[in-house]
Amino acid sequence: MRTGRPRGFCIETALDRAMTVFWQKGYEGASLSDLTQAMGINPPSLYAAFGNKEGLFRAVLERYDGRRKELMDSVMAAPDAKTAAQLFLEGVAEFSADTNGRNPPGCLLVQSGLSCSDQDIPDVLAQHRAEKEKMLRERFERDRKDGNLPKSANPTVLASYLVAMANGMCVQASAGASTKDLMAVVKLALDAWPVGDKPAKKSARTLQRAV
Amino acid sequence: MRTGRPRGFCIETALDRAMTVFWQKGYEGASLSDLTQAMGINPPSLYAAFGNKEGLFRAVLERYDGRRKELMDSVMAAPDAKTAAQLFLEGVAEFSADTNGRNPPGCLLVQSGLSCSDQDIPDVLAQHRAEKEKMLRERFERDRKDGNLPKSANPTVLASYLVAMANGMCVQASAGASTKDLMAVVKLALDAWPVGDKPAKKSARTLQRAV
DNA sequence: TTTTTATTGTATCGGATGATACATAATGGC
DNA sequence: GCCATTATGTATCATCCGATACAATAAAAA
Repeated sequence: MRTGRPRGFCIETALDRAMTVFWQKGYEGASLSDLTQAMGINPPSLYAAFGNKEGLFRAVLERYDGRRKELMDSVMAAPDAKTAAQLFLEGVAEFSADTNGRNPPGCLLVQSGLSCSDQDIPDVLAQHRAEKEKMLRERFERDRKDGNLPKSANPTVLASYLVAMANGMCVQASAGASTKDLMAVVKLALDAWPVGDKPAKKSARTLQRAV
Repeated sequence: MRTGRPRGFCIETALDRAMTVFWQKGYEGASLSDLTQAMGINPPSLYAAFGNKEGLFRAVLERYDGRRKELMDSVMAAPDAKTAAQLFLEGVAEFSADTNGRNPPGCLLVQSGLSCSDQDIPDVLAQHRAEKEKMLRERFERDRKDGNLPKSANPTVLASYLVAMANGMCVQASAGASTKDLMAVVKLALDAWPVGDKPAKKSARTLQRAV
């Protein structure tokens, strides 16, 4: 077993509380006092566990990804590309406007620091967002290869479109849009989804190119 | 004429320079030293002209709106709703990825402070974004009344969709997406646009509901 | 027990932050 | 010329920032 005095607080709980602070105030707006107070610990405990403020933030982002894993899993497991797109956007509409717990509306990866005094913060956020876009792109590439997407469709553009839509919805959620509002947008957004070009799925829509 | 010593700097130029700083570092990341240095003035001049940091920021936002006026004017003057949507999204793809001058990519209204220690900042940004959404909504309401949009289309949702799309594209632009990347997304996004339901415009697409 | 290792609470560090006091400078009005 | 008014430059304010020094504490290892 590990030697030394055992840690007196739960890392996961502390990260959850730090997440709320970063989410509400942004990376730079969240002061060390805000964070330690919310986490219920003193500065040395924070620095011992996470190195510094940026280290804590990165740990929070990892945990945030964990919270979104369930949604991404269901998206990746969807039977076809359009269902995947629908699950993705509806999931975003759901959680981004949901203030169930103490988390603010919106998405941590969008609103905690697109612009910052320290450029590392926008960069790491962009990496996390890009990771999700990559998952979608690779899934759509497989779909296209398997004939579940028209050959005319461009997986890169489709993934970019969905992520842009999702991020935009998060911006609106942060300003007060409801899940219902966002669901209406999602429904419209899915009308752009490419169908036809393959006999796999029949649709009332005519042929159209995706890109 | 106004009495007293004349101002020794140009308000517009100073606002442009402050805009760059807020854009790059965000509201909280932009320090007074950053701002005064970029603006080429001393703190007392800044406070005399704008009241405080938030006052300067609000003035910058007004000027930012002015920069976008040309685009919004062309959108409002477009001959039909779909052209308006296209001009809007293409304009956003254009300017948000364009680093022509010293401005960072993206949109000031999105990246300068979605989350902040002072909630007034996210609020005022949301107001500015909502203003543009309102312009689109009112235009589409007129279009629908005039028969340039199907009766089944929902102007509120259409405006919300476009703004979400635009904001999402700005997020991607801030992370390095090119105008070309965004144009491909725009093309796809416009496939969701409702047509038919009225004989005004003929289209190869079949009837579909917008909401 | 003694040693080693790690975490804790208290108290505080140097520096940056947003904002001003104050004297000086430059204009119009009289 | 003189005054009222406004802007400017220098210097500085109190406060908050992120981050630590240090001694005490609590566990495993010897």
